[in-house]
Amino acid sequence: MAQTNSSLPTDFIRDIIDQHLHTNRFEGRVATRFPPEPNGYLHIGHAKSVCLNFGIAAQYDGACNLRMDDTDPSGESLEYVESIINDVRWLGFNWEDRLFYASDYFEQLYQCAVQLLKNGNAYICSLSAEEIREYRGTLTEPGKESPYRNRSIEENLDLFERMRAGEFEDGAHVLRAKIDMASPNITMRDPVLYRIKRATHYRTGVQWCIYPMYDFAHCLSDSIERITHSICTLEFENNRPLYDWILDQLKVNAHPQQIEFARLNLSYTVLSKRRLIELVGKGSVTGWDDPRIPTIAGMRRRGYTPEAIRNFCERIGVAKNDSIIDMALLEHCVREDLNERAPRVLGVLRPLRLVIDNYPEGQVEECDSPYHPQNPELGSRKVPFSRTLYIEQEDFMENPPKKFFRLAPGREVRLRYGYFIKCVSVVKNPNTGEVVEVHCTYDPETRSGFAPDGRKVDATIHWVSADHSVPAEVRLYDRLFRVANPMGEDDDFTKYLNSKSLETLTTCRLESSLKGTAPGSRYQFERLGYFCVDLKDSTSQRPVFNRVVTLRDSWAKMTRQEKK
RNA sequence: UGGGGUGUCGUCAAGCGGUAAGACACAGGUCUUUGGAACCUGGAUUCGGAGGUUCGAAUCCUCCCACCCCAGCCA
Repeated sequence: MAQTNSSLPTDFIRDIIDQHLHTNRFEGRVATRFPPEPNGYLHIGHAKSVCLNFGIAAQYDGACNLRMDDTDPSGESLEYVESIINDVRWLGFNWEDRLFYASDYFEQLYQCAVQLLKNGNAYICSLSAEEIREYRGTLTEPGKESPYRNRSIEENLDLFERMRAGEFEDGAHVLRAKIDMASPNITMRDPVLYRIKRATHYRTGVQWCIYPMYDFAHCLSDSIERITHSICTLEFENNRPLYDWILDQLKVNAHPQQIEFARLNLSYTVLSKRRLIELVGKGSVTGWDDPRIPTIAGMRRRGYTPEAIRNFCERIGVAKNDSIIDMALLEHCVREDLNERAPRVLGVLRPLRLVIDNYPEGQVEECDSPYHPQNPELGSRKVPFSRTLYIEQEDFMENPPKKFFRLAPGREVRLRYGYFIKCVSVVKNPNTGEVVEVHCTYDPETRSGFAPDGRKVDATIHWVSADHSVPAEVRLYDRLFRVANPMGEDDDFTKYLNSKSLETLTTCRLESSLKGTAPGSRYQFERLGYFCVDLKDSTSQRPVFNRVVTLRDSWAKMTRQEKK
């Protein structure tokens, strides 16, 4: 076994699989599946599961199926199926011809239920939903057996057939497993296996009016597909005895091993389908692909790469501890990836006019600028330089504090890939006193940023030529919530929403090379962060950029700490 | 007061009876035409707590404590 390769992840699940391989359970096969219910969009928590299941399959030379767990027609739709397929593929995984649907197994599942009935392992219960709840007992008290528990096999079979035929109202009867109403594990107290539900299924239409429950459908779907390791999240741990019970009663020949791991939690956001639906529904965000939410669609639009997400999923590990991963790790993973591959460009988010008094009016120079100083393979482009430029407002201070070493009156700085410039005067708005224009002189000897006399400068700032720059909109995103764990108390999590999670800047100016850049392209705006051309709103006339993540900013950190 | 889980650095997480990996975060420093990147350095005398077994325990035993999940005809 090639377990010497230290780059392969190890975790308790892989340990179990190794065990199985040694003992030859499953004849050396490894088969997994990713089984989403198509009733919502995938998020980063699903990505963890996707990476785990497909990753294990690849590592052990097995296969991972993509299966829609579509046994509850209410809420499921083709739109979600399509988004799931799209997202898993985008993440970089391939299920080849193994896209399955639990709904394709409905007939087989029905026959299994009939078998259970014939074996006396299940019965048709005619208690109402409320009665079933009452009969179930509580956490500390055993339940009571249903009065319908001992119907004859013939009656059960007849009733079940008529349930399927649509002879009864929704809720009139259910199919229940006959297990143990006194079980300390509530899941085993005669769980409901089938319910009557007159709803149009997005795939089977009105063909069925009874639908199998998760516990019944899932283990059998796994078995049908000959899955060996059925990996799911911790909350299904209580269901494992039922998973095994059903397969045992039916004497199926493929009995997968269910293994549970802790679902992902991320700080400063929410990761449950329910909360995400609430945010989208209430209009707290613009939709399932809002770049502020951790859906795969949102992250894609924000500019995250599949590589970064996969790497993140590997680094967080797999265990059974309830945990909350620090958002900083996710941010680190994108930075790490984008640092490698994103071309560097110059863009000014909050422009401040800068005039170079001694630079000839009308003259334009082309500054050769590499796309990636550390990686010449990315090539270079020419950035036009002229008398009137824009610089970042925050790169100039009239009265700079001690450690601020950007532009200030009398100070000399370097314009990246341009010249050294020195501030000689400022123009202020007479009413507000705000500096609206900075005047500088440049040193013609310092072209491309070096002084022949060897003198140094404390800062290099970015800039853009006023006449040549392209106007753009830039959207700055911040954490969705003000607190690390908005679910800390189970009160209304929406009250912790960060009202400043989106800042839209409409007067940005970008270097001319960015004109007409393709949606989805990612760049580093030097000194600012990584940005991605918006997939939806960007036009060739007016580019719209989303900030993926800022650069690490030790100046910002300093100023933040001084405030404290 | 039932059952099932989990407790190792701020956050994740290795460790599987032989004397606490690694990552992120944090703190210092080197370097730098991005206050970026890269590189170096620092940090748990201690593993939820208390006992016990052992030459030796995060790892084994006992008791206790904390947190999570389960009473949908959701998954």
